[in-house]
Amino acid sequence: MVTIRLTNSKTRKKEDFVPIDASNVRMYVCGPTVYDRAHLGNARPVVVFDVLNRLLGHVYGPDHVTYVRNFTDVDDKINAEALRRQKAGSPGTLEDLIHERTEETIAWYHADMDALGATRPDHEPRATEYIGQMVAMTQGLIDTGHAYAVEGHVLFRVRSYKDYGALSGRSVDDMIAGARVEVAPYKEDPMDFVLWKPSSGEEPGWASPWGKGRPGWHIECSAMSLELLGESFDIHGGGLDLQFPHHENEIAQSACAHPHGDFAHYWLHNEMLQVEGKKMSKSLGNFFTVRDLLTSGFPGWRGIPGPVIRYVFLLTHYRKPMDWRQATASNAKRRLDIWSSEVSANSDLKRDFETDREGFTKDFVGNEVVQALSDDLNTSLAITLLISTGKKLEGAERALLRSDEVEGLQRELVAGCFLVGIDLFAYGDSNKKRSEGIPEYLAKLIALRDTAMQTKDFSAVDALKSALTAAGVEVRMSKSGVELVPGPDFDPAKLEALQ
RNA sequence: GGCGGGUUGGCGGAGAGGUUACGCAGCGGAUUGCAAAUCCGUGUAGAUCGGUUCGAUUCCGAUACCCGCCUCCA
Repeated sequence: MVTIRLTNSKTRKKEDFVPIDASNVRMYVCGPTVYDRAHLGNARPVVVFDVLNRLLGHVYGPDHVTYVRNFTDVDDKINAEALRRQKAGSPGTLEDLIHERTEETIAWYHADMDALGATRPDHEPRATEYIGQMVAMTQGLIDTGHAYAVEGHVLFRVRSYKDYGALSGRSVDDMIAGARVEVAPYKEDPMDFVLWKPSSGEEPGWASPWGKGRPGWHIECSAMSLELLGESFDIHGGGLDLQFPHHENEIAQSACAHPHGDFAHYWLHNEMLQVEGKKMSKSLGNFFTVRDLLTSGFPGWRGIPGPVIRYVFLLTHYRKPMDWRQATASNAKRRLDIWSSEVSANSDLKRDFETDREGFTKDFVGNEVVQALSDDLNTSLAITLLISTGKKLEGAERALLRSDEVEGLQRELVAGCFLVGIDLFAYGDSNKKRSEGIPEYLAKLIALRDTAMQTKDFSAVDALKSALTAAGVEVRMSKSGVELVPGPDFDPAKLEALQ
C-alpha cells in the first residue's frame, strides 16, 4: 500500500500518515459561515481537501473514509442580513428569515463547489443542529475548572491548558505583549475566549444554564467533530488563517473536555489566495465570488468552466500562496481542451469510465501520479506527469504508438485527471454544449474555402473568418481541413447575428 | 513588538547532494492562399554571504527582501 506523507502543522514536519483505524479514516475540515456567496479564496481549502479525500479513498477505499465539513449557521453577519430583509419588508419572523438566508446560501455553496468538481463530504453538520452538544461540552468545561460563567457569558480559561499556543507556536504571554485582543472587564485573562454568549432580544438564541444565548464559534467545531468522528480522529484541515485562534481554541477545548482523546493527529493548513499578486479584498477591487467566475470570468470572457478553475488551483502546492491570474487560467483552459479532445472520440473508454469512475481510476491511474499526490499532495507534480502523458498522445510521437498503447495512455490520462477531481468527459460534453451552432458555420467555411481555392478570391473566406474570430471562435485551417474552437469569450449571440 | 512561511531561468512552477524537470512566452525551422493553430529543434536559473562535502541550487548558519497571522476574513 502507498504511504501518504503529510506536513503536520502540529509538528511542522512532513510525516508518514498512519490512520488510527485504516477501515475508517476520519477527516474534519472547517467549512464556511453561510451568510453570502463563497468567494474564490473559500474555494481553495475545498479543492485541497477534496483532493486529499479522493486520495484517501483511492488508498483506503472510498467506503473507509469519513469526511466531515461543517456549516456555521450561527453568526452575526447572518443575523444582520436577516434583519436587513425584515426591515425591507420581507414577511416572516426573524428566525424564518435567518433560516431562509442560511438555506439559500448553503444551496449556492453546494452548486458552486459542485461546479468545481468537489465531492460532497459524508457529513455536513450545521451548528444549529448541535447546540445541545455544545452546551454539554461547555458545562463539562465549567465543571472541570477550564471555563467560567460570568454575566451571561462562558469563557474558556486559557491559563488552565498548559499547551495553549503549541499549534501556532505562540505563548500566551507573547500574544498579550503585542496584542490586539478584546479586553472585556469580565475576563479573568485578556486571552480567554468565549464559549457561550448572551443573545439580545431580537437575536436568535437557545436556552442554556447561563440564560438565552448562542455558542461561540470555536466550540462549534469541537462539538461537531466529537459527535461525528469521536474524541480522536486523523486529520483536521482548514485555511492557514484559522490556525490561530480558531484551531488553537478547538484544541484547548477538546483536549480539556476529553483528556483521554488526542483530538486530531494531523493538522493541515492551506496557504492563502492572491489575485494578480495581491491579497483579494473588497477595497482593492479584486474581490470576486466563485459564481462570478463561473458565469462571467475575466473581462471579455463568458464564464470559466469549473474544472479550469480547479486546474489552476492544482498548479500550486497547497502550502504556498496561490496567485489567481488570467494568463494561468487561459493556459489551463487550453490544456483541458486538448486533453478532452484527445479522449472524447473513444466512446468505449467513455462508457467504461462512466460506468464506474472510482473503479476505473483505481485500475488505470498512473503509479507516479499517486506517488506525487501521496507526497504531501504534490498536485503540481501530478499535473506535470499528466501533461507528459497527454503529450505522448499528440504530435509525431503518437504515430509511432500501437492502438493499445494509445488506449493505455488515454486511460491513464482520464484516470489521473479524475483522481485530482477533473472529469474529462464531462468537461468535453459541456464544451460541446457551449459550441452548439458552430458546426453549420464550419460547413459554410469549408464550402467557401473550397470555392476560393479554385477562384483564388479569398475575400468571402476572410470575411467569415474574421466574423467568427470576433464572436470568440478560433479558426484553424490546414491542408487537412478546418477546425473551429470556441474560446473563453465565445458568444453564441454574436454568431446568430451573422445570419 | 511576537509567531510562521517564502526567495529557482522572461513568467509560472517541481524533483534530486553529482545526470534534461515541466508548462507558457521567446528564438530558428517545417507547414500554410494569408494568419492562427499544429509539428520539429533550441538558449536562459536557483536572493546574498559563509560553512559541511571530492562535489550544493539541493544540507547547516547568518544577512537582505517579500508575504501571512496575531481582528469570530478560508
